Amino acid sequence: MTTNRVAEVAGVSVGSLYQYFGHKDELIAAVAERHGQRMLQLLLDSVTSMAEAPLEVAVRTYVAAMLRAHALEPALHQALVRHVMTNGLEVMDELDALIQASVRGYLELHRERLIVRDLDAAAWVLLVTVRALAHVGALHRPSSMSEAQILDETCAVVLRYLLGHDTGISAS
Amino acid sequence: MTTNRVAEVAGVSVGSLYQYFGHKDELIAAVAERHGQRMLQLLLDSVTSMAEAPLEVAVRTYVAAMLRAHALEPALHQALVRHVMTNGLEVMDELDALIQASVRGYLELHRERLIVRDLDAAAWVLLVTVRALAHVGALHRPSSMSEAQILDETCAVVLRYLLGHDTGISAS
Amino acid sequence: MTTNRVAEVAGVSVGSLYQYFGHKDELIAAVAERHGQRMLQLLLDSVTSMAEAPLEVAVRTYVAAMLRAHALEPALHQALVRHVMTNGLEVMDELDALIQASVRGYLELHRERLIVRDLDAAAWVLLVTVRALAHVGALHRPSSMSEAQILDETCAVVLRYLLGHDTGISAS
Amino acid sequence: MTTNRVAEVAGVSVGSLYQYFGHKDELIAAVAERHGQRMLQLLLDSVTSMAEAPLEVAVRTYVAAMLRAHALEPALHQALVRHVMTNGLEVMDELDALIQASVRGYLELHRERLIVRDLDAAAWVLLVTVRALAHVGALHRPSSMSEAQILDETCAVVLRYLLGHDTGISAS
DNA sequence: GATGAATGAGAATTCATTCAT
DNA sequence: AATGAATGAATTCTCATTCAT
Repeated sequence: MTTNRVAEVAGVSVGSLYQYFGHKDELIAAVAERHGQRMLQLLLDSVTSMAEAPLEVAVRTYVAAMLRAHALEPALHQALVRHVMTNGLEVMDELDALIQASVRGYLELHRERLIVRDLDAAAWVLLVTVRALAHVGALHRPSSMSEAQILDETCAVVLRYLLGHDTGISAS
Repeated sequence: MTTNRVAEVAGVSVGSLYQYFGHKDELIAAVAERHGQRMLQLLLDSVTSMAEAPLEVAVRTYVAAMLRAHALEPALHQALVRHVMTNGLEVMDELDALIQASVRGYLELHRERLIVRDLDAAAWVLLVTVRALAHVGALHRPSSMSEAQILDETCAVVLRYLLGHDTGISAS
Repeated sequence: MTTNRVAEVAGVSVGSLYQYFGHKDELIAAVAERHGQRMLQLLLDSVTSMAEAPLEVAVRTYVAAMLRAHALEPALHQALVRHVMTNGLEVMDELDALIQASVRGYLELHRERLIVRDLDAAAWVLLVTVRALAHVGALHRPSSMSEAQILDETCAVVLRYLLGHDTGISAS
Repeated sequence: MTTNRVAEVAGVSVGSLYQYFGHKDELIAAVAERHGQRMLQLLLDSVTSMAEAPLEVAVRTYVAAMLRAHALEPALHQALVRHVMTNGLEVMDELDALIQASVRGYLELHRERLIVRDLDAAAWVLLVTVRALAHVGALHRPSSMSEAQILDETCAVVLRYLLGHDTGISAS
């Protein structure tokens, strides 16, 4: 990921890049911002439009959106995730907070059907779990599983976590 | 993560590093190998010793082991994960395969109690899910959640996924 | 001193600069030429108008002119001097020759009062000395000295050099 | 004056330069420091050893030292002076202060023979004047003048300034 | 063996110059 | 003509790798 390479791929010259971005990190932050916004849009659209829908439908829509969001320019996504791990871009933390709040808001509306009690914790668990399954599912899917199967399994994880019978464990 | 920096932290000279490792990637692979082995040991210990135990106990032991494994030198772990995302170290893929096989073997023993049918898929889902919750839980735990709560929630996710009532979704 | 910076300060676009000047050095030469001409004008005016005046008056007028000439846009002057040291602009050498000849011509008219014998050498000494005192005096005047004091001292240096008693040294 | 060029001339690699100096300016400052110290040594040696000598001898020694100091690696000197004009290296200002104080101290010892009264001003005038004549004399000596003649004339300027008859001007 | 200064290919950054609008 | 975004050669700076001590 050299600046000259980025410029070449973007179809401009290095000089032009530096006309817009003071240095490499700003450039990466800008690309991450744009990519993050596109992912966020996909997710928020599905979450808000599903407020009225029954849990089973809403979850499936949301998980599908997450899978699509990670399939969006997978190579770029990969590169950005890597960079975020190196230099914790705060842009991403804000994004997480937004998604988590949005998920929590949805859970609130369906609280009476849920077995989980601590909605903040549940929203965090769902954010982390679904994102991981979507990320690995989209980027390193085992050849023995279809995309549809990943969607199904992810929905199963989510719905059983939210609705499943008491496991005898002191969970939220 | 420059070689000189690594040498300094390790308390030796760069030259010594190159005495043992032909080039940077070998060095990283070696460190990753050692770290991976320590993590693997923790996990295999719990999984094998739990073969006879009831699911609820075994899962809790396994998840706890995974959390401990990620708390093991968190900074190093972070750095290695980052590097693995850049240059997909095959060492790690082998490790994954080992863990997944081990999990699948355990599930086999308890098949009759499980709602999940495709044990390969289930093992993959558990590997990805528990690892993600352990990773984020150990390295970016939200201040509002205790370590114990993360353990509880992770067990809830796993047990409900494996045992939970039918959700009407065509899951494994 | 980038071309874009120059254009911005001048209130035009880089493109316009290149409409008039083939490349950077031409641009600098043009600015130097203009500035040099303004300085030269100040000096020649005083030297020629003083041809008839007694030495003491002429010198004071000439030195005062040199001081004023250096106070003329001091920042620009500084920048140009710097550039001239890098790329010995021949424009400046010609200017020097002109001033030196003019000084020498004046000395000729007053030869019988002078202790100095080699008028070429004397003109060179005066050019270098007065310019240096004017330059440093105008741009880095020590806070303990007034402008008037610098004028007085410079005149003293010049007049004593031209008229002063024999020092026993084999000077011109 | 590119860093690669500097390294090549110095007979080392760019990397080695950056091992010692964080960036280009530090490198230049270091070279300037060393050069400045060598010049200063030459000057202080002559000034201190001449404390007892009669003015005429001391001045000639001092001026000769200044001329030699400027002939010391003239190309380097030229390059450094240029750089100092761009980025006023404070190292140089300290050097100036040292020389000026040393000159002033010498004048003090011979005060009763001097026509100048303000010794601070006189020291400043001498510093600026002699340095300029030495600089131009060493680096741009007109072909019509010998080095000896420049030494003679410079001594004449200094001695007549310090001892010369009253010029009717209200000088120090 | 261990050391760490030296190396230089390669990556980041600047800026004089061009040219489509 | 005037503009200023785009260009890329030239420059600064970094860091994996080597090798004399």
